[in-house]
Amino acid sequence: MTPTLADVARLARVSPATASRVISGSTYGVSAQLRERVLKAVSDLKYVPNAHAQALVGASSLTVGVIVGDMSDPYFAEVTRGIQNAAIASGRLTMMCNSFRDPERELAYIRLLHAQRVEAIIMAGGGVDDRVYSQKLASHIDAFTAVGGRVTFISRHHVVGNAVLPDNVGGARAIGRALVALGHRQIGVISGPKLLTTTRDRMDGFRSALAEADVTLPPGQIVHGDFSRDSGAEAAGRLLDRAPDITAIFALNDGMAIGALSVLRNRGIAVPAAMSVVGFDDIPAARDVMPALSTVHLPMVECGARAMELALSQRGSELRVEHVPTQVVLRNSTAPPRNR
Amino acid sequence: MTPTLADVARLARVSPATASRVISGSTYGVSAQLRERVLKAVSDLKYVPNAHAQALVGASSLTVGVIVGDMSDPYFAEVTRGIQNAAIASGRLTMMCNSFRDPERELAYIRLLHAQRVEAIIMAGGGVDDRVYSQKLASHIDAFTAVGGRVTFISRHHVVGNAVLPDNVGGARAIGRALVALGHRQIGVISGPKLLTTTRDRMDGFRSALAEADVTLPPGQIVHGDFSRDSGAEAAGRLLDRAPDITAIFALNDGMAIGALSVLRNRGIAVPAAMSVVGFDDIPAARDVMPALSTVHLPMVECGARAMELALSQRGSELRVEHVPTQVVLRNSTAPPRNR
DNA sequence: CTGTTAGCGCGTTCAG
DNA sequence: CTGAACGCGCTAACAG
Repeated sequence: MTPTLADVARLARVSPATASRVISGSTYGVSAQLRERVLKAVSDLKYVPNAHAQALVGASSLTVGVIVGDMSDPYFAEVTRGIQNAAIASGRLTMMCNSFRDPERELAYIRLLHAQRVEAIIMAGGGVDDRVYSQKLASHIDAFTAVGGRVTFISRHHVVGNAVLPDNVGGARAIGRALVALGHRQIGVISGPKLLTTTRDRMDGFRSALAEADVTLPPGQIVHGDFSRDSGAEAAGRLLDRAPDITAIFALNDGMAIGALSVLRNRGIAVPAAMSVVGFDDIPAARDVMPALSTVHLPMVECGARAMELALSQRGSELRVEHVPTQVVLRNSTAPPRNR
Repeated sequence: MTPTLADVARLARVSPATASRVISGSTYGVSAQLRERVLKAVSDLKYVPNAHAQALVGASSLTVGVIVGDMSDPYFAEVTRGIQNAAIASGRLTMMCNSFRDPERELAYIRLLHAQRVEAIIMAGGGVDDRVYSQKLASHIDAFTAVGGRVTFISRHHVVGNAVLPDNVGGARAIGRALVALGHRQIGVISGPKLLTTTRDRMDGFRSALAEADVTLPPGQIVHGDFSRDSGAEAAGRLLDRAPDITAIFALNDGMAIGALSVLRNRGIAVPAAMSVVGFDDIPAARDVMPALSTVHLPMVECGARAMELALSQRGSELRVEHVPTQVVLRNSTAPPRNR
């Protein structure tokens, strides 16, 4: 049914080897005569080489697998853009897999990509502080690296591999200091899923900034979302009910901060006059909400590009870790507290 | 280096055939005795079957390829979410390819996916009104479908295949009528790339609504962007300079409408008091900008899901086309013109 | 320069 | 229930 190299060879009246040579542009030359005949046969038959057969014989797959938490999340969208840019630049194809933040699915995808014999796997999801998960993950990853596969993690995981590490701690500390500098003392936090390393790092950084200024952060002023916009809105509602005296809100990512902005608007609480709001990541939408969101800029596209680069440039088993700095950007959602 | 089925068989002291049976869960049973030995060998060796070899002997690849214009565009992000959901539901893996809106790259990806012998290809980019492009595209697609590949287009293309067609004409007409009903007579349009069928359809629909009400749309009131936010901002600037009397702006997608909103804010033009703004698509961000954007809702996730479904459910060469309706949603960026 | 031969790793007959 | 043998489509030796 589907034409094979043998069909092409037969039609061109040459051997399969010769056909292969002209098609894959092998080292050695072929007479213009035969080359013509082969090319014609190829186009007559609409022949397209079977990549599986080629892969089986040993050619590198030139494919890298990418596992992301959720591609429609703007954070991942930016990161994958960086990855794709780098992939194109190096002539690679990417297989993007969406785990929908389900650890089991993530593991299944690693196996799948391993089975496909991809050159490298980039794990763009968040790391999780869970022993059994981490062990399972490690064992899947090990099986892959044991046969020469390369792996790069974006954000902190408890598994060995190359890594691109955004400075979550430093960024959160810096935004915390900024809030304190403005005069805020009662600050609410919309945190993320408890087990994610990203949540932990950002909380740690933020706490350290408050501690420096002797500002306390009672448990009642912390609520949790799942990094989605809607969870941020919902969490903001709970926070406002529970701690009406706060003058500022730190959401652990921009999506949740934007959700918070929407409930603040619904409740008639002016931002930044009556409430300051800050996020983290600096997704494109942060500029377009009203008021424009003050946040911590994380070069997401660059993180993606560097992850790809780390994976592809790996020599032997020498792993590398790259730290990427973050930077506070104050826009219009922050101001000194009203009653100051 | 990487363990093969033969290695597993050897370690388990069984034949490769037996090992294969227990691993791929073949029809026939194997004694518990041997099954144990094989399973142990598999885990000792960290054996993972080679998908290429499997594909070569005939197993369906269970992989579908997806070509999108730009994954970090919210429109495509939503569509791909629908695709991925459907893929998971049917046990498929997806290979997502980002053409970055480059026709040549798009063609190259079709070939690549064909070479990978994917079950189906979903073209989620926009159709283009260009003869030579369409012919090239058709020839690549034909080669793929000729050997049993399935193809689904999202949005109108000049190539045969299954298709999911959003009602761009009807949606644009409806939003045009809404603007006219509010009393607008001087309307500016931020159009898209001229060759895209989506641009054409939305323009046609919008024009028909204006024609019904004898409202004219002089060429001077039309500017073009490329569907990105920034191009929308830039186009809005030109539009305002050129046609200062307009009371409303229709941007052909939400991204550009949001860009327009930002320049309006910068120029101190109040929305909707002094200027109404509408978009198209209803991306998530449309709710979060200020004022919330009036737009045409397009069920993007559903489009993606249906595209996958069409591709997978295809029987023989019976192609199907599904029309998906759109719906106007008026939020806060629209009002009657000021001086009325 | 060209053709012949031998696998790559696997599933699947077909015998035993 | 188990094993031996074959072939999927292709490229890399090796001869001619």
